[in-house]
Amino acid sequence: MRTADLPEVRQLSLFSDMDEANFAELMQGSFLQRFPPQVDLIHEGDPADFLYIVIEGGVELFGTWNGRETTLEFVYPVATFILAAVLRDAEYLMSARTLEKSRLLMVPAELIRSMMDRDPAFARSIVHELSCRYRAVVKSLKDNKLRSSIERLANFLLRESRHQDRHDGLLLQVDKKTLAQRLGMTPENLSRAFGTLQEYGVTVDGRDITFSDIKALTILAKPVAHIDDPDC
Amino acid sequence: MRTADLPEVRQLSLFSDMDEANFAELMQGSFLQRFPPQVDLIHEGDPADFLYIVIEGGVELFGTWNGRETTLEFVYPVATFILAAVLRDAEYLMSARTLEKSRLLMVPAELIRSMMDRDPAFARSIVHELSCRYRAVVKSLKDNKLRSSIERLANFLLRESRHQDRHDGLLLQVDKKTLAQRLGMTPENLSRAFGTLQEYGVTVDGRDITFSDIKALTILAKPVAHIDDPDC
DNA sequence: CGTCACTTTGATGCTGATCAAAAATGGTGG
DNA sequence: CCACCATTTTTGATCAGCATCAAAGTGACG
Repeated sequence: MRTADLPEVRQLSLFSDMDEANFAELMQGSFLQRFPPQVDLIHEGDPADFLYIVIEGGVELFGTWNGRETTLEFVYPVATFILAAVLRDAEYLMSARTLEKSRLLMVPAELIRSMMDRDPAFARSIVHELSCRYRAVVKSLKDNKLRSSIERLANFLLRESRHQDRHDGLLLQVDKKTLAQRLGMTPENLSRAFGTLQEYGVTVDGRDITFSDIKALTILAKPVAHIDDPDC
Repeated sequence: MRTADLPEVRQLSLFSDMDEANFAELMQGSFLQRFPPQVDLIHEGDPADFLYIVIEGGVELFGTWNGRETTLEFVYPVATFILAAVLRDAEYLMSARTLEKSRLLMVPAELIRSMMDRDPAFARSIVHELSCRYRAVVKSLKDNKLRSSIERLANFLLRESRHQDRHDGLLLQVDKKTLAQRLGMTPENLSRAFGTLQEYGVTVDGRDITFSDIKALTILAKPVAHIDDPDC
């Protein structure tokens, strides 16, 4: 990969603590690559050849079964995906495709594993990242099992609004079809759910969502730290 | 904890590779404790004081929101739970209670974290265990989002049957009420689902389930490695 | 043998899926 | 810039899955 990109990557919390020489060796074998939107990156069942890190853009992780497909997670900068498969040298459990034009750092799995044994600071960072990913999936499972689709949507809007440093709305990062899949509902139902949220002061204009009564929306959504907090 | 229990614990894959002296130090601060059934062990939101390891018995992990409760996972020997919270020094995301009479090893969280920094082999084992837990939750999420309740039940029966080294049925480890919660359905619905499975050769006698046509059941369940395989 | 919790069965209603089609949107080439 | 096309989104009608409510049946245990 290009030397010009190195300082940027070095600052990622995953790499910032490790030994300089080890970092150089890790990057020697890695690729920082650009992808167009909607490119299939990996497929469930593939052997875990690379650890992926989203530097720019966005990635959708999804799973399939019996002809059905569901979105498991959106990954935005800066975060890893399929770390667990890499660490276990196992097959991917999820498939991944780019949501938009993206820059991804690809680190060979074998290199990650050997470096973990040699660089304790790197091992610590990996553990930190992996536990973060773990807790994100647990939150997602709770969101799905404990909430109705409207409640999931309302909480998603509040989370995303906060993530965008706003209190009065948000701009959807994905199309409504994909959002529906992420929220575990059909596009038709998502559309109707947005309709219902009008009663709670939510107006929709394409991808632009505005809240006029965040209090009412919050009362409906009932966000809690153990499902909705962005930090791990 | 008692010295008599040490050899047994030492053989757990989590501890088998670590340095002898370090293991002794870890155990010095730990407790191997017996609990009756239905004891609340931890509650979501509590600070992560201990890592728990199920040595004997069984534990239910569950989450709550807005007055609702759902079972996230059953944990049987030998496995850890709430490892991620311990590693991040964070609050538990899940609550836990014993399902039956159980023996649990409780290791102080701070001790786990400091030992990870000192013993590389132990750090490796922790990473191995954590990625295993991670993949289990991902599988659970896929199970929930991609399958109907009958499909989840059918697959649960097949998995559990295999786990019990049988091909013709199984003995439920929990009551049907708890199983229903684990499968994301109501007890009423679980009862009716068992009724439907009669058409696929499943007979139910209390906790004793028998398959007379495992082929038909498998065609209905369509188990796949990336959701149903027990290994990580 | 009575009590209590679990389980089953039945009736009914809500949530969300499916099917169908119209409307809106966005990208493309003339 | 506009017309055209493909895709996304919305709307409407209907249906299936699952929850809820109610009540009866079953079994474990003091």
